[in-house]
Amino acid sequence: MNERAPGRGDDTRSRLIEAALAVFSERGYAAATTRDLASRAGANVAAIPYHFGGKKALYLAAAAHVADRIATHMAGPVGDAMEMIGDPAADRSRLLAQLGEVTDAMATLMVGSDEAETWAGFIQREQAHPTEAFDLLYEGAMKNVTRTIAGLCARISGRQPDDPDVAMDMFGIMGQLLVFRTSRAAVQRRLGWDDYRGDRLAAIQAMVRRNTARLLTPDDGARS
Amino acid sequence: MNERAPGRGDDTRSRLIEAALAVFSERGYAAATTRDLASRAGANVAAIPYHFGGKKALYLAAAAHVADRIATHMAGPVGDAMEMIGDPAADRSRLLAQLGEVTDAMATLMVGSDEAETWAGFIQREQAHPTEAFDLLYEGAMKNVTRTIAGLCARISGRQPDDPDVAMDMFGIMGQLLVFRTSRAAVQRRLGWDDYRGDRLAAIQAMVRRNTARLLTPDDGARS
DNA sequence: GTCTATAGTCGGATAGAC
DNA sequence: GTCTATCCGACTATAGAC
Repeated sequence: MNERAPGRGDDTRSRLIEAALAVFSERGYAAATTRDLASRAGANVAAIPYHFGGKKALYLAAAAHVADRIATHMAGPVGDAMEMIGDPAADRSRLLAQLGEVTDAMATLMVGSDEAETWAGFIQREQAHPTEAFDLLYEGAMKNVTRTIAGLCARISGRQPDDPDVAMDMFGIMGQLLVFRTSRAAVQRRLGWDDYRGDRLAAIQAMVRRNTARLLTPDDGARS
Repeated sequence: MNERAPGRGDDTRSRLIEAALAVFSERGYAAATTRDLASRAGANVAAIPYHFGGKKALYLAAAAHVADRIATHMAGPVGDAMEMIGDPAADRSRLLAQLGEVTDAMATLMVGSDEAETWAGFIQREQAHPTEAFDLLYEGAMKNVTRTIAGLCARISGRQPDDPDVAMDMFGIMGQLLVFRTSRAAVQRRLGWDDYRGDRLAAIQAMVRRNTARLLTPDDGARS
């Protein structure tokens, strides 16, 4: 149970990736120092060039790790949804419920989890100024999730999956939950929420489910 | 028309702030170098300590500038909305239309404008890891805007302005438009949009208006 | 008010002992 | 596989000429 009892550097590599997520996320690539990275991993500075070849390669390894974490966490709901999209028998209410499963999982991971707290900044930087690392994130995780949500929206609203309006609805839905991460400090000021535990996460999930249903309901009867 | 014909340093100060927004936004505080800041402003490194006292003071000056830009841009729709909120005669459809004016203005500024391209990263970093600068942003601009949107939502849906559910709807509405900035690279991949000019901005505004109306309509008749 | 020169600190990467 | 020592470049801020 000692910090590095068995074999030493057996997992210096993974500790470095863990530290990289935290440090790069918090400070950004250029501002993160190899000394920070190493000391937070309980390792030596020279371990970075040794294990990864350099600071940049460690950054890419961290991106791949995030993509993997997202893909793993979303695999269940996304897989079920993919199946349902391919099933012509799936009706509107089942599709909508499955979309709720997907958004719930996404909210749990991206908004409510401790780990997202760690690497959210990582993703946000790559969204604003994509580097090679964004390829890893997008191809490894985001692509599947966005395609799944868009596919469900398309089926539910009777449009084509590649309709740009469907993509916009998809981003709108994701925006409603992601805003709680991207506008964290504003949420803190307005609602006094210091974290998204328990009830608060559930409230966000419920709001997204409710709004999603309304958003994908054709205007029948309601004039606006 | 020469880059600095009249009086030289007459506006070295404002050029430094302009440059600060771009550089801090792109690279973050720690990674931004005074050399970058100065050269992008066409000024000397020593001009920073001279005009502002140091790098940090320049950062705060840049934050104040952003707050001012947002407040100025939103002043019209927000002012009109404030008035309407106080007017008991304002009916649902007028309130909803005014909310559309506010979200349109916000989308124009935060998503569609060239300047937002410049300083969006600045705000995003402060949302994730607030410093003194966030106070300037929040008190100087965000507070009024969020309060206005929440106030309109409250009136439209017949709830109290300080109801947490109202705040959540407010964030949900803002999230739908902000996501186009915070998930910029994903939008580029999915929709192929390299910018938000013309039709695209209009499409985002229309989506937000449409969704806002649905979101604030009580479930009458529609079962879900 | 703006510049050059420089002081003092800290960055990433490498060499070589263990 | 991990460490210490060290090179060399880049950083912020200051001093002082103009």
